[in-house]
Amino acid sequence: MTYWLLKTEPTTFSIDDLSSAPHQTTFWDGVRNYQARNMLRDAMKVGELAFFYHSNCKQPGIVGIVKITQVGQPDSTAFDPKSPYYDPRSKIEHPTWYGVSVKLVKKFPAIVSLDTLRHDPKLKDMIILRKGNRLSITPISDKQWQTITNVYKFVPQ
DNA sequence: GCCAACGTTGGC
DNA sequence: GCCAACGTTGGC
Repeated sequence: MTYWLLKTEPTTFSIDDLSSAPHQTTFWDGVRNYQARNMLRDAMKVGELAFFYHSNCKQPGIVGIVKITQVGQPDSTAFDPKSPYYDPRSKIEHPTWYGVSVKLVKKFPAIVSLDTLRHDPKLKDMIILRKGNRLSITPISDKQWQTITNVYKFVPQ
């Protein structure tokens, strides 16, 4: 059982977008990085939990928790010439890009800001805090998960 | 296989 | 808007 962190730009897809989506579920598409693809395709398991992180915005940070509900799905936006994520090298018979479905578990009452994450010594090894890091999918350790969920006393059932 | 050039990411 | 850091591309 691994925990994860999923980055998204809220202008593209925010936690409120997820909250108002049908079944509060969405397909996590558009990832076009091989390291992240490998985690989406090979490592994520149904039932695992992930932090939902807003990046490249006024207030970057963790805004909630989602659950992985479906894995092993090719990212069909790669096949769509009209999609901004179109990649002609990805073939239906041999998809290059994959995604997972996620369902909203909890929107935090307030953001756990990047600044807060940076100032907690227990979180110093978080991948997204490393200088220059750009990975949009990263694993989170048990200790990091406990530390962050404790901010709002979140206990998954 | 090397590596310079380029486009993108993302905090500030 | 700036720019450092990074991943990818493509010529050689």
